[in-house]
Amino acid sequence: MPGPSRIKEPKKEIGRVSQSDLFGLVGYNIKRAYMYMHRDFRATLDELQLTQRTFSVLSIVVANPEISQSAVTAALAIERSGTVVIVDELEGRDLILREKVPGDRRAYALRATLKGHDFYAKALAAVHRHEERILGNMNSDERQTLITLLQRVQNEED
Amino acid sequence: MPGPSRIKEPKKEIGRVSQSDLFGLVGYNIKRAYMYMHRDFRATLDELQLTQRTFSVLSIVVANPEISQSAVTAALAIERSGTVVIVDELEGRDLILREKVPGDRRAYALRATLKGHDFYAKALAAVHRHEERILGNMNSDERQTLITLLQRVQNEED
DNA sequence: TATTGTTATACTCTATAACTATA
DNA sequence: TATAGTTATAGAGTATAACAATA
Repeated sequence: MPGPSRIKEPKKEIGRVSQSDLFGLVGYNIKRAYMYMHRDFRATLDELQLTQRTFSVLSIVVANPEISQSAVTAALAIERSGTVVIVDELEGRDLILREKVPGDRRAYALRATLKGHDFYAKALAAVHRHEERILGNMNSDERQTLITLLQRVQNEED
Repeated sequence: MPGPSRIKEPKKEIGRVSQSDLFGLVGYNIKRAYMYMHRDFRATLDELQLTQRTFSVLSIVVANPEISQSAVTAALAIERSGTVVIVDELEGRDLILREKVPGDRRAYALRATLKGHDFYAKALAAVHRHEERILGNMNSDERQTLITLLQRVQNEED
């Protein structure tokens, strides 16, 4: 018999670990991709003083004038309490405004200001550059496949 | 001419907003899928008092005995400072332990305890049930495609 | 009773910087 | 000079509960 086998155990290279159930889990891979993109996304919108949340809400409001905070909440699948804070900030920066709704004194109708529209256009362009930077090695079909599969994650009812 | 057109503008259904550039962005779809899965993941590991981070580190240590904290850090693409805290917690719960490394007095060799191995097996089973629950409508090929595409997000060098 | 918006709090996770002790 | 580990702090993002005003 020869000495200790060098085949049985895969070489343990420091910093090159590839063993673990993690890497076979869909959830973990989603997390890794999210963190990776999020890092660049933040750097991208940093100079515009926008975060993921403020960008998302601004995007929804720009595309859906007169939308209520509740509807924004539902569209983004976040919490009402979070929406309030984000709308506060965007309103404070004159990017969107709250209008009274004639029919319902509880609700606000949100609307992007002219400044908000301009600002959003700039931000969106930066985000598109960001996506191009990160996903440059993926063609349109592959990106669409990825999006479709990701959306199915949220729709248990097939 | 009839009254105000009902065709020109898509109906704005409160809570059914589907307009916005967001939904065409890969990054946003990754985020949504991540949040959705993360919510269920947390609920899944709540009774075992494990978080995503503690589960991940435990998984790496179980699969790579004698691994250093630096190598864990690199394997998970997190920060050294985060690793310390997580290892502290796992060690405090007797799930892993820090051993002195003969050759390098700076480094620790991490190893899962027997209790840690048992505990991890239980946790992994719960995580697999979680993935099955969320991804039940996706077959093996689709899951693998999703994982492959997600991993390409992190590898700009194609 | 239910819904809209609000406030406050806590927790998870990440980012950053400064520090020590070794190498 | 670089690396392994540590500590502290701040920030983004989310979750939760309780509340007032209105429907």
